[in-house]
Parts: sequence; structure tokens; C-alpha cells
Amino acid sequence: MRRGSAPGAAAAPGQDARPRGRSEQAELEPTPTRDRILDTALQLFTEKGFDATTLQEIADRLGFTKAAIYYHFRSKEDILMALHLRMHQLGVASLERMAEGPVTLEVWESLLSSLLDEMMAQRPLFLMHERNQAVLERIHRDNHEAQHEDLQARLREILSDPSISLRDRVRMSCSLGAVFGVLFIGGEALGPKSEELAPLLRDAIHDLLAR
Amino acid sequence: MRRGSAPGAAAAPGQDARPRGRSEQAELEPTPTRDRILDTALQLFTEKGFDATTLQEIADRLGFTKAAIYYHFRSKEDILMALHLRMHQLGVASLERMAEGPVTLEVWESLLSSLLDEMMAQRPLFLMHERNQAVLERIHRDNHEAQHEDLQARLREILSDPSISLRDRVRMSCSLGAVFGVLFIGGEALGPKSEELAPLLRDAIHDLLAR
DNA sequence: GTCTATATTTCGATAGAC
DNA sequence: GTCTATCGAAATATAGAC
Repeated sequence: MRRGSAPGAAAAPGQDARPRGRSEQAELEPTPTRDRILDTALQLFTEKGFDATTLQEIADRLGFTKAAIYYHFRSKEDILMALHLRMHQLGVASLERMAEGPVTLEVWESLLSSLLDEMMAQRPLFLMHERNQAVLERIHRDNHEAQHEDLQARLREILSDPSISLRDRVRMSCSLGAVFGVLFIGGEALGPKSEELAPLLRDAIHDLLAR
Repeated sequence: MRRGSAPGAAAAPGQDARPRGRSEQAELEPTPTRDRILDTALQLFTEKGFDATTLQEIADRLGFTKAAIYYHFRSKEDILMALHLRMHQLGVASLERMAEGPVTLEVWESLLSSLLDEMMAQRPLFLMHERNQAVLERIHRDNHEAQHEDLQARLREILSDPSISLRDRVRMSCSLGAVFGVLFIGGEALGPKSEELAPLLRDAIHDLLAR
């Protein structure tokens, strides 16, 4: 945190960090209002970035006040982390397959294929993530608990594995970038019909990885 | 601007927005100190993001105070815009070639090739730009003067051109993404030897665009 | 050109009523 | 569960001395 960082938060030591709101148990449970806050935040964080988005704006769009948000979330960062969690869980399946054996070009291609499906389905989440990398890294460093099991870390590990030829690792990076290229650079320019897009993208990736 | 936004700036109407500092003429001229500020800002904006970087930090790293920066730049945004300008000028050459004729896959490949050279040479600038997209767009919207002539706008135009087949536009997006993939995702993982990287990347791009 | 000191605003977060 | 009111902490930007 950088600004109004929990002014009265260091009140009683040994106390729970959560000042009020819902019980700790119920905290992660989705509720309609909670989800509406998350959806609105997702939109604004993507459009303007996390830092430039104020709780006031989120509240305004939802038709209630800033303070009400604090019943559902402990802090602004918590909202971002909840969104991060949503996305993070998507990567887990792919992640486990990546940990199983050696990553050949063929394995990579099939991994990318399932990743592509997930990204197509959850594009807004990935977009938000992409546009708030700096903030997310900052927060990740602070809570260096929750040692990922992080998709990005595992990717970097593979891409720096010297037992794979540099040529192949370049191809892997390219194919990964190609997915981002189509979803985020091409994005709306290519047209929103992901049904047509996906097979064309898969073909291109295949040309990149085959042989 | 969102926070301490020019408190006493709306003083005398009809007055120049620039309160003090160097003369308007000399303002864009590079000086050693100005460049040092820009270099430091480039680093911090990339590491932590524009919003999370304070003028205090920039000043601290340079060994003088916050206020001194205001002799060289009118505002924090001005620093970002100066960096944006640096990068923007790199794209101009490619941009003009793109405006000349119809963009075929062959033209695209050669454009990408020169863009790649520029990006390899000026990677930090592109990295900063990539990691501060949201802020840059916000500022661009505010100063909707300086109608770009913007690289990104022209790219989107091409990628949505219906006279090019969807298949080819997907390939173009892929190849563009591939460049980002190698430079920014693969990044340090692939190793810093851009001499080896460039030809491998060009080969991959060729496989994507040829035939 | 750089400093000290300060004005001004914004925003996250809390307290407590309802 | 949401509101009003307010606190406390930055951070941008300015004024004016040196």
C-alpha cells in the first residue's frame, strides 16, 4: 500500500487484521453483491488500472457508497486479490500437467491449446491481469506467502531450461505470445467471433511448433 | 490527474500553464540532468508502474529533492509523456512505410523485421510502455490533441481491414505477439543474447507468415 | 538549479448510527 | 448491509530563499 495505509489498523496487537464485516468463514463465499463488486472492479481495473480506480467510482457505479464496500472486502487490495484468485484457479489444471513430465514441443502445443480455451472463455480476467502486472507483482512480493504454484513462474522455469534447445524455447515463447497477440492486440480488431478465431490460431501455433 | 492535481494552477486565467522552470523553447531540449531524470523514471515506471512511483523516489535516486524536478518538468505526467515521445519517434519510420501501399504478408514481415530491430535496441522503453498501457491511454484521452499518427491505431486499422483475409490477419497478430512473447515473456528467461535470439525469432515469424 | 517549507487535494479506511 | 461523517496519510505541486 502506498497512501492511506491502514491508519488505525495497528491498534491492538494480536488482534485479527479484519476489523469488521462478514465472518472469516463466510469471507470467501460468493454472494450476489460481492460478485457485483468484483465485476465492476474488473471493468474499471482494466479500463483505468488498479491505482487509478477509486473505491468511490466502484461504489458509484453500483449505486451505494464507498463504506459499504468495506462490508464485503477488507481492503482495496483484497478486491484485486479476489480477482487474481479467480484467474489463478484456471491455470492450475494446466500447471499440474506441466509438472508431470518433460515439456516437449508436442506437450507444449497441447498445453497451449487448453490454455487458449480458458483464455477465450475468461478473456476479461486475463486482460485485467495483463494490464496490472506491476501492481500484482508488488502485492505478490508483499504477501510472499502463498508461494505459487504460479503459472508465470513455471513458464519462466521452462523457458530457461537449458535441456531444451534455444530454438525450441524461442518457438515456445513465440506461440505463447501469439495467443496474447490474437486475444489482446488483435482483440476487437479481428472481430469478436472466437469460434472462427480459435481454429485459425491453432493452425498458426501448429506451424510454429510442428517439426 | 487524480490526486494533487495542480492546486494553485488555476490562478490567473489566460496565463501560461507552465508556472516556472526553463523557457518554453528550451523545454524539449535534452540536458544531462533532464536525461538522468528520464532514465531514472524509465526504470521506476517499469518496475513499479507510473502511479506507484513517486517523484520523491526519483529525486532520492538522483540525490536531489522533489522540487528540483519541477525545474525540468512541468508535471509528473510530463515525464511520462517525454518518455512516450522517445518511443513514439521510433515507430514513425515503420509507420510511414505502412501508409504507402497495401499491406501484404510480405510487407508485414519486413515491417516486423525492422520493428524487431528497434525493439531489441530500445527494449526498456517498450517494456515501460507495455506495463503502463492504462495510464498512457488515460493521458492520451485527456490530451486528445496530438492526434496520432499513432502506431497502435494504425495497427488496429490494418488488423480490422476486411480486404485482408481473416486467416492472414490472425497470422499478423500472431507474429506481432510472437515478438512481444520473445522480448517480454521469454525476456530474461531465454538469455540476454539478442544476437542469437533475433535470427531464431525471424525464422519463426517466417514460418508464421510464409506461403 | 537546487533547497526548505507548505499549501491543497485525494483517497483509503474507520466509527458508529440506522 | 448500507449510510454519514471524519480521520490520517500520502502525494503533487507551489512559493520563495539561497
